[in-house]
Amino acid sequence: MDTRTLCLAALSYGPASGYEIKKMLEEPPLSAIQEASFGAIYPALNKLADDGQVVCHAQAQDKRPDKKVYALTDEGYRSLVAALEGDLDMDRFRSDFLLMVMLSHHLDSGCLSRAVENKLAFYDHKLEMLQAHDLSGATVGRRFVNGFGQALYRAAAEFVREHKDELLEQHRKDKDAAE
Amino acid sequence: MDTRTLCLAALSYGPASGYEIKKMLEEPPLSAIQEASFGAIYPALNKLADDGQVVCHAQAQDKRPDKKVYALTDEGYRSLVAALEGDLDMDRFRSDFLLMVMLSHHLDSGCLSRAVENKLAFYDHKLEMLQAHDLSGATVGRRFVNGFGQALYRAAAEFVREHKDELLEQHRKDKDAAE
DNA sequence: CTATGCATGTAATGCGTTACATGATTTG
DNA sequence: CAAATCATGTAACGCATTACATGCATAG
Repeated sequence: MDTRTLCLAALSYGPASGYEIKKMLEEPPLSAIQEASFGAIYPALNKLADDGQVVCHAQAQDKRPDKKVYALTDEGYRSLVAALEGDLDMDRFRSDFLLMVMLSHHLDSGCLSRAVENKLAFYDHKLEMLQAHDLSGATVGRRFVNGFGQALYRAAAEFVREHKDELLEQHRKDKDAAE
Repeated sequence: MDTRTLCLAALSYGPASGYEIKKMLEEPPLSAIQEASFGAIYPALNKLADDGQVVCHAQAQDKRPDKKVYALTDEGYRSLVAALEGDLDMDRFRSDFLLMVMLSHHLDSGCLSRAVENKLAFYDHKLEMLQAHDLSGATVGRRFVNGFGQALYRAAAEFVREHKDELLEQHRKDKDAAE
């Protein structure tokens, strides 16, 4: 999804500022499936406002920039629904870590084992975040997404935990044999 | 990974043309974790050649454009290893489908159930591709990546299969209650 | 006869990351 | 005293998608 649609999606839960939209994307369950940076969000909100898909109310704050709270218009809502009903991009999983593992015969064992431990900690952390997230009062959809995220990260962590020793041992053997 | 590094990675398995690199990225196990389009690959290879990281041998072919076979130079190899040893991007999973599910209370049941069945077929298909892939003679790393991909897609398919009825039933109930 | 595979490339256009710029308040 | 949180934005730059352009061979 492009950043504009992502902003509309966030605003469907109620009015929010760009800063708050960023936070929503950083916490579960959205954090498991989408992301956007400030540099993408602020221009997206401006364009959305120009197009009449959101309205902006500036709230004065002392000693800080005005907080600009955006809210969905009817047109924005329709455009969000149209985007969700239309053709969606395929799910995609991207992992530089696995590329590294695939080519690890060009690297030394220390580098590989460090990367493996890092990723394992990362997957565990992501899983914990999703598990810790409060779902009371959440819609079915939200629960589904949270559960899906958990299933994925659990599978990833489990796989690494079960196969890392084999990977590292074999890697060392191959390195030794190459000498 | 940027497309240049991806090309270097592909060429580490031996000389290949841009077209062949694209094919490598489309088949398991690379298809599970990376991707690049022609429009990204061809310019990347040209830049790599300018930088001396690959060399190009044009093979004349009748009735077709010359096939340009690229091969890694020592410099290209070192640059690949450096990229793999350096800071890697975080793994990222992106799913417009799950965003749609999360916001499915704005959509009708038909749309949701169609999307769910589509995705399920998609995950099953990806899993089959990985399972069908011949790993004889593959390195440990390659096996690991293939197994990891299988674990992920299996988890995704299983989760959807176990929870889709609950999702759809609850969705219909909520819709009915809203009237 | 139509689509797919082989084979390369360019150009427009959009998109997004990254870094920069500013600055008060609160927490450790 | 340093770092994080709150709060918004711009500008440069790279990157990649998409569509276009070309053209034969083969399979269905």
